[in-house]
Amino acid sequence: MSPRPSLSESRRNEILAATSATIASRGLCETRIADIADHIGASPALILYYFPSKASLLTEALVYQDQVFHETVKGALDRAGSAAAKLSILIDASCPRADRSAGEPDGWLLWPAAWEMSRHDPSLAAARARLDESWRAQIAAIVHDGIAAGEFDPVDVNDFAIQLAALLDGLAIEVMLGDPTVDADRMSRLAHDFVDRTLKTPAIGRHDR
Amino acid sequence: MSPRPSLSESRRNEILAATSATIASRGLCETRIADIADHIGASPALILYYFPSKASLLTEALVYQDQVFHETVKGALDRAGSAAAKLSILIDASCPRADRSAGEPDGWLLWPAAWEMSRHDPSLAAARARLDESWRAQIAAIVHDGIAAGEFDPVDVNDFAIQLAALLDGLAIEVMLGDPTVDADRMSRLAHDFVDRTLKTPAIGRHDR
DNA sequence: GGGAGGTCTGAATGGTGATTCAGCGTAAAC
DNA sequence: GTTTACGCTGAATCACCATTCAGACCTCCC
Repeated sequence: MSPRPSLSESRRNEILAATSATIASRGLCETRIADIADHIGASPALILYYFPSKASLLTEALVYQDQVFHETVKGALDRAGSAAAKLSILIDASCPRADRSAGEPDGWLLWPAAWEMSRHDPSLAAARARLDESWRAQIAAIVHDGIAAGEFDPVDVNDFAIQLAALLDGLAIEVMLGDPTVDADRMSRLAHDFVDRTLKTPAIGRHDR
Repeated sequence: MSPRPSLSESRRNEILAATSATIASRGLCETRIADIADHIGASPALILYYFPSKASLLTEALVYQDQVFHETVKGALDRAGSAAAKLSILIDASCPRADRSAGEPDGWLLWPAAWEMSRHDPSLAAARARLDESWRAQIAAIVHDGIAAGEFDPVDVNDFAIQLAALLDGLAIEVMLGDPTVDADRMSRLAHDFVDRTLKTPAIGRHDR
């Protein structure tokens, strides 16, 4: 994919990360090029040296952050054993926890911004749809394997993937916005409950965090 | 509540509706006061005559639109019979369908904007949390009645309410963004599937749209 | 040492858009 | 018929911010 991280390429990524961080902390509408530049101790002109316009920068940053999130999860999944354990990782990665992410901003902080922008930015919409599809495919594959291994009851894996992905998105919104009724722990519990109920995961193999 | 709709009060609502419509069509960040004014054929100064600032206008508009949505659904629910029928109404009201809403913009178009703004606007966050809580309470009450009437299997109604609300939010996002895998019909089917599975609704009483 | 190319910046530029304000029209009140 | 209050607007103001550009610095190569 990337032959060698050239200087300018790493600088680009640095800017994308700074942009993500700025959107996460100041909000999409309040993000100025100067804020992003401050974040990496550079001049505003530098940003426009690497990106043709603010709009394209925002778009690319949202895509970038989404990719980082997906790749991080993918990496964690490879280290897991059973299908149930993999679903557990997936769920916990989707729970907005304040403590995690000492350095980088969590991906889910940017989801509302990405959704809002996608409505009018076709290239972002396309990228987002692609990543979402692969996210669901990942869920579907895990469940498929779990069923094949006799770990889960048989279900329509595609329907299940859409449902779980949607459930996680919806729950993550509540948690992220600090809804007093739904914190990260309850989100995790409710998501696990859905999985266990639907797939009839035997309690014995369940991950209880 | 409202003793009589005074002139200035109805004008206020007109502006709030115009603001919602503008956010829905142009997006949160691209919404200018001039756009809103154009929408009702007035001058930009009028907007600031009724609202102290653009920020407070946006906040109030998002709250207003949310309230309208909830009240609309509440009205429809009162006309329904069984608990299952009520859940059906709730689900279908949450499905972003292009055809509905000839006049006013659909509430769900504004959800991402509301989520994005809530992150930095405490008053919007509080209003949103309150409305969300009442939305879930409505679901919980319906399910509670359904269980009492022997229509549903017993479950924890609060947990169920959070799950269904989250599932609907998550699915609505996909549909709204035009995800090719999830359209309004599939959303409705998947939400009904979750309800039926969880509450063991007998197929005989089910609404098949 | 001198050029060349790549990286970066300071200082304009220019447009945009929120906000202000002095006042216009009108209709009811006296 | 004059006053008053209200609903509204046109025309500034005023800041802010994306974008541009003319170079500075630095490093590598000849």
